[in-house]
Amino acid sequence: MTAQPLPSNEAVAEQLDLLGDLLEIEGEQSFRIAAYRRAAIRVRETATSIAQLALDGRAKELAGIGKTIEEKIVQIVDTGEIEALTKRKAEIPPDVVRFTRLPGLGPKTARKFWKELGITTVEGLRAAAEGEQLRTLSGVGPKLEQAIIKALDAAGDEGPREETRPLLGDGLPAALAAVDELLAFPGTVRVSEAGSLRRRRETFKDIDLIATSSDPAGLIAHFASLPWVLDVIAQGETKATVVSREGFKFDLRVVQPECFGNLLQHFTGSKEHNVQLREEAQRRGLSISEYGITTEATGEITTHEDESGVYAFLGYDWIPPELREGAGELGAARLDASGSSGLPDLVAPGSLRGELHCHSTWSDGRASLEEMAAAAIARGYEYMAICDHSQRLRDGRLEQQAAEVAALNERLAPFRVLRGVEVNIRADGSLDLTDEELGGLDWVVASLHSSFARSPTERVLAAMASPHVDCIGHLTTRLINKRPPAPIDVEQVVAGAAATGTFLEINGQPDRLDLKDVHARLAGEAGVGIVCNSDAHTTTTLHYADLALSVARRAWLTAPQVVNTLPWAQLQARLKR
DNA sequence: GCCGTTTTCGGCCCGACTGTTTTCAGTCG
Repeated sequence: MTAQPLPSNEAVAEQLDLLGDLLEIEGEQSFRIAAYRRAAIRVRETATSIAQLALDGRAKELAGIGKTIEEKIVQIVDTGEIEALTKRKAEIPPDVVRFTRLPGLGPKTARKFWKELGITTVEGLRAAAEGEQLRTLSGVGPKLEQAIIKALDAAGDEGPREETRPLLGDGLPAALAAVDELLAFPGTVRVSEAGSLRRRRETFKDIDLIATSSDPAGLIAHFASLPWVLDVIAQGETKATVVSREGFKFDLRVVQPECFGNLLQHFTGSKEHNVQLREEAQRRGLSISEYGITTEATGEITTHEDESGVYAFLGYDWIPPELREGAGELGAARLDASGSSGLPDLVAPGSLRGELHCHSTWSDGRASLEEMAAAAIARGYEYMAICDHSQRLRDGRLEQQAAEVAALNERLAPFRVLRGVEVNIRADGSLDLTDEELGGLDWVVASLHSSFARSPTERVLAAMASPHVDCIGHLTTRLINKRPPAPIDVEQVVAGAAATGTFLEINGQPDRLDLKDVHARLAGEAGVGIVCNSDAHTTTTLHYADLALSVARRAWLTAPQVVNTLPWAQLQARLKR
C-alpha cells in the first residue's frame, strides 16, 4: 500500500485555528483558545513537517505545543480531522463563525445571535439587523445593526471573508516614500515605519508609521492632506488613519520623543514577540506597555527614546525587526555577563555584489541584454548572470547570445556579464538543454514551470544531481494570493542541496518570495548556500533582490551564507563543478 | 492548553476605543 501524503503545516494550522474559533463561540476559557492560536502560529513558523514531528512524538519540543495538541495533530494524520473539531463543526452552524469576520462583531455577540435569536445564516443575520431584532439583546443597539448591514453590503454576495493581504513589494515603496514626505515637513524629528512592514513580512494589513514632531497637530494635518491620500478615515490630535490611492491603509501616530523607542518597539510587534517579551519581563517584576516600562516594586516608569534602550534595559541586545516573530530571537538576544548575545550578524541591506537570475529580450524580458547590464552597473553590481528561459535559446540562439555577451564584456569590464540560463525542469525530471550546452555556461538556474503536482520533489532532486545545475530557482512555484506552493518536500530538497552542493534561490518577485523565510532558515541551518535574486524582466525591477535579501534576514542568514554577496571569483570557487 | 531560576498548580501582556451603559463588556491591535 502506498503511504498517504502527510497533511501540510498550513492544513494543520487551519484546523487548530478553526478549533480555536469554535471554542471561542462556545464560550470556552480564553487561555485555552489562545493556546490553539499560538500553536497554529508555531506550526506555520515551522519549516519541517509538523505531522511527521507529531508522529515521532517530537512536536512537543516546539514552544506552545504540548501533549494534547500533539495528539490532535496525530488525529489529523490518522483520520483527516481533529475529533474535537469534527464534533463542534456538527454543533455550531458554519455561518456563525463567519459572523465574527464582521467588524465590531466578536465571538460573544455571534454566540448570542445564534443562541438567543436562533440566527444561523448570514442572510438571517441581515434580516434580523434590518428588522431591528438584534437590538432586543442587551449590549446590542442600533449602531451595531447599522454596522452589520453596511459591512454585509460591502462584502457582496460572497458574504464576509478574510481580506486579501497586499504584498510587501507593493506596500514597502509607498511606506518608505511616506516616511520621506513626513520627514520633509517642518518640525518633524523622527519617522519610522513599524508593524509587519518593518519586519518585512511577505504581506501586510496596513502600513504603520510612528513619528515625533515639535508640531504634532501640524504633522497630522499635513499627513491627512498629502496629494495621494484618497480618504481620511480618522483624524485626531496624535493619530490619523488614511487610505491611499493604491488602496493601502496608513496609520500615523505622533508620539512624545522620550518614549519613541517604547512605541516603535510596541508597534513593530509581532504580537507573539511582544507577548513573550512581556511575559518574561513580568516574571522579573517589570510591566511593559507602549508608554514605558514600569518597575512594579517601586512604580517607577522608565521610557526610552530609542528601541535599543528598551531592549538594553530588559537585558537584551537590540533585535533586528525581521527576527521579531517569537521564533527564538529573545533567547538568542539575551545579553551574557560580557555584554554579548547569540544573535546572528544578519546579512546587511545593500551587500549584494551581483544578480544571478534576470531576463532579457532573448526570452520574455522587456529590456535588451545591454540595458539590463547597464541597470545592474547602476545598482553598483560587479556581475550579472543573464538567465533567459531555455525554451527560447534552442536552435543555435545560445551561441548567438554568447557572442553578444562577449562583446559586452569587452566594453563593460571590469563589470562581468555571466553566461547563464534558467533551464526548465521537465515533467519527467530531465532538463531541456543538453549537458554539452549547459557545460559551456558560467551559471545555471534550474526551475519548475509546469506540471507542479507531478512528483515535484523527485524532479528537483534529479535536477540537483546534474553537475551543471548551480542553483534551483523559486523552489515551490507559489504565487502569493494566487497559487499555492507545489507539494514539495522542502526537507528532502534541502538535504539534497546540501549533499550535491547546489544553491537555493530566494526569488525576490513580490508575489513569489520563494524560498519563504522559514524554508530559507532551514536551508541555511543545513549549510546550503543561498542566492538572493530579482528574477527581473525589466531594468526597473532589479531592486526585487532587496526583497529577497529581506527574506534572507528573516531567515536569520549572515553574509557568508548568501553567496552573491561574494565577488564572482570567490563564488565561482564554491560552485560544485 | 501550556508552562516552570516563586515549578506539577495557578497563573497566563497591555491598553484604547466603542457602544452600550451609569461602571463596563466586548472587540481590536
